[in-house]
Amino acid sequence: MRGRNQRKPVAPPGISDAEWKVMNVFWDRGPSTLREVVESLESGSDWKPRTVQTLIRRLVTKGALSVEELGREFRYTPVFSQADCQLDESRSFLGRVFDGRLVPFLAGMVESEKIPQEEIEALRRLLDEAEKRQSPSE
Amino acid sequence: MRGRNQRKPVAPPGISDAEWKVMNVFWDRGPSTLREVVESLESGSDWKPRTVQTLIRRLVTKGALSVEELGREFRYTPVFSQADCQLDESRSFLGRVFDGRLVPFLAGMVESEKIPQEEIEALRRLLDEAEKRQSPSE
DNA sequence: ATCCATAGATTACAAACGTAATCCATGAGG
DNA sequence: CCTCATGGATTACGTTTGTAATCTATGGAT
Repeated sequence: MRGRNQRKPVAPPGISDAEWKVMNVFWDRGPSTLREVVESLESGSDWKPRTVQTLIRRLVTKGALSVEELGREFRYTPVFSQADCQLDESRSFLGRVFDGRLVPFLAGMVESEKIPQEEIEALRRLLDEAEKRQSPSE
Repeated sequence: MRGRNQRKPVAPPGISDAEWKVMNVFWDRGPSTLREVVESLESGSDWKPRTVQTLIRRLVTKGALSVEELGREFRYTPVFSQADCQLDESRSFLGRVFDGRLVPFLAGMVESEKIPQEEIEALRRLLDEAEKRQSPSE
């Protein structure tokens, strides 16, 4: 069991709903042991520690977490950045539900959710930046 | 707290990946028979007709499609609007992946995808509208 | 030295999913 | 009338997911 899954696949693996909750803890805390994750999850989920362990193990198998021995426990570390996985999910979501198109997605959101004013402004700033980056002042 | 809530049977049921492809056909075409759906899917999937039939049946069981007899075939009709289901999925996606926050989602998108200029403008217009709708006249 | 809490490994087990095949009835074609 | 393609119903079957329990080894407490 020395250095079992250490090579990094090129793409983030499919991460399920429950697994996302676990990965989010790792991305928040960085490398962590099972116990640390269980504690972090105590507020916000009613999973038994065994359940968390199962999810972690599956994430290791999938190549989403790497393992390193740390005394008698293991310490797990995310293999992919949160941003990479988020992007991956975003693409797959948009593809599945909105035929890959961003505009209808945002249209639905602003139409049905109340977006607070500051958020609207933040979104606008994002668009400004994107525009600048893409047409570099010419 | 009014708003126009429609009394559909319930809320849109969970629709799986494969099922979305089928539902999208119904939303495009309106009420359709199995054969029509199979034909519509011919380009863009390599599913056997049986597979499509299974997916349709599951969607009926889930309450996402209603059935009506039409000669010796059945005609299936979406029970929920595409917009309702899209909204449902959007919320669940944002919750799972972005802690429910829209801004980081869009940040990731504009940072990693090249959004065409017209889309940026369309998105901006959406924000303008949202703003107007939410502060009718301050 | 003994016993327990706990970690990891193994096993469980049903529901949902992807992807059909088989069985049965029937309308269309010969 | 007999045959066949096709629709619906039933059945299939491996995989993934959610949610753990049991088994085994061991470091810490007594």
